[in-house]
Amino acid sequence: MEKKNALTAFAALSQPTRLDVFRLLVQVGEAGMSAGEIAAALDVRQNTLSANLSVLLHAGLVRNLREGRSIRYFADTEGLRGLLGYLLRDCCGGRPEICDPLIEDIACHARPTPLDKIGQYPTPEDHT
Amino acid sequence: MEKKNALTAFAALSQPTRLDVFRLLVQVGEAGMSAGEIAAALDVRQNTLSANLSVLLHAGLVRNLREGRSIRYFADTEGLRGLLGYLLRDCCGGRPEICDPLIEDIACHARPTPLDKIGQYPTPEDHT
DNA sequence: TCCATATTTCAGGATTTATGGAAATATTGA
DNA sequence: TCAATATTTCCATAAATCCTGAAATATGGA
Repeated sequence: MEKKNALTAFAALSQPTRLDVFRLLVQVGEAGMSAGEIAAALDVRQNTLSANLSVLLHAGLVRNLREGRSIRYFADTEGLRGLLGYLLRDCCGGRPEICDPLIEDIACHARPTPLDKIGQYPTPEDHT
Repeated sequence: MEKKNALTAFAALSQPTRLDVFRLLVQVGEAGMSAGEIAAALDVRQNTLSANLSVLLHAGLVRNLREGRSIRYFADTEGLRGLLGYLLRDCCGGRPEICDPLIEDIACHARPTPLDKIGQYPTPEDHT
């Protein structure tokens, strides 16, 4: 069942608009963006974006939260972690010196306020 | 130009056989495997595997090396690093405390991966 | 209730992709 | 050179996916 999820997630990321959307949501972090804001930022029609957001939702890569008339979307870091964990499980024949530099490279090095209180990441609800 | 590479890579990973192949090559690490060994291990026909290996090659996810009559394939860690770097660039609104645990989780430690930490890829609900 | 806003769902035709069989290429050894 | 092994390429068909336009649903306010 886990493999199917990973395939769904990679398929979701293999489409230009969805890759843009996901990276945008990764960049804005816990702030998230409403569907309309995303559509405006990426210049995509709303129905097309809606279909693509639905794919990302179903893939476990984003979450959403209704806010009045708008629906706010967030990157789902747990889903991403699961995906990368699946991809790299038991990697490198047990020799971490191969994947360690890989980890090093993708780490988020920008550390403006390392010791500050962590803002609470919203727990989204489901709006189908 | 990099976006196109990322799309190609994610598309490559969104096919069952190719995902299996790549994870297998990630697991065997620098040892690599010949095309025939991979075909036998995953029970795939050689021409189908060949086409899929070609897709992975073109996506920058695997490398190959001829060894006499065989061709040995390896996961391309640099390609993978570039892909993940692209996906997570400028992540988390500059607050690394969100992506740090993600990095932590996928790190390949010298000890065997704890089984209770993996295999927890969330099952997404259907929003259709 | 009626209207405006925000977003999703539906139905279609065009493009892409996967797979299997058969043939072709590359390497090794007799 | 000929045969055997290892892998790739070609071709045709079947299946999956994408986008667009139109209609539908959900929420908030007058």
